[in-house]
Amino acid sequence: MSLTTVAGPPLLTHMPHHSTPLDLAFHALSDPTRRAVVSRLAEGEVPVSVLAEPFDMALPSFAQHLKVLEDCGLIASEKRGRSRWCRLVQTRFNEAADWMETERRSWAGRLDRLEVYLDKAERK
Amino acid sequence: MSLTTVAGPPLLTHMPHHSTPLDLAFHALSDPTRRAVVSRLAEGEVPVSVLAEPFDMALPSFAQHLKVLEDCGLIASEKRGRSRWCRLVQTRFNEAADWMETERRSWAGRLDRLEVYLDKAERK
DNA sequence: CAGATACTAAGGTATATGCCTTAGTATATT
DNA sequence: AATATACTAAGGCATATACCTTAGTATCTG
Repeated sequence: MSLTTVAGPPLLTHMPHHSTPLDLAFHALSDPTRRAVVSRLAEGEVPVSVLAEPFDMALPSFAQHLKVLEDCGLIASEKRGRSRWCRLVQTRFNEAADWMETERRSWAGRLDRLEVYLDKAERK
Repeated sequence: MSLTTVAGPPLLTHMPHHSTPLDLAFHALSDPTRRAVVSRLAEGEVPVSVLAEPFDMALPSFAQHLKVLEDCGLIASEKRGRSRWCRLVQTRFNEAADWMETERRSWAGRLDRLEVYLDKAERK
């Protein structure tokens, strides 16, 4: 028998995925159920059971979606009696929306510069 | 021995996940590498190898990210010689950005109505 | 207090994601 | 033609996601 170290499988040293708030927010919004919840909460506070009604899904599954939304800070909730009431949280949502608007403007900016360039070229 | 059917595990009949364009766009934006690519492409067309430079990642891994972006319509690409040149596609990005702005306004709308209500209540 | 209601915890399955490596193919460059 | 460059294909691994079910725990209602 041998006690020498046999070449084992290669060690994978992946960093555990460390997500930023923006990552988490966009991920949360990538699911139609969760977007629907966000939309619905524009009308104010709603208890979980009422939020869940429109969805053909077991309640624990729906609750997972709420957890995703809450973990990333898009919604907050509070238990009152036996119901949990959910509401939107503006700040996180705005961070994502602002990122998108910034990109949109940045792109428009390039087009503007291109137009200026074409204008000049034309006038030659 | 018995040939009678033993109660097997319950058959799972999940529909294969059918994602909408909005689902795919938000999913694509949930990764920092992909958002960086989108940001970078605001400056215009860029070949894959140049796009990939800043990232500490094997090229095939990076190419996967580009595929996600292209599959969901956020970018388009074209091969010229041995390089593939990528550019942003405005429409898909705008769909996502518009959804966010609509939500933002919808929420603001509620706050406005609340203010009106509080105003009235105050004046009583 | 018994039963209904509204979650919540725990654990299971199928699929997807994000990375990797190795091995191509197509197009320059020398 | 030989080599280098720029991807592209294929397959593997660890973890995450999106559902599910079953079994709790609180909190009302009668």
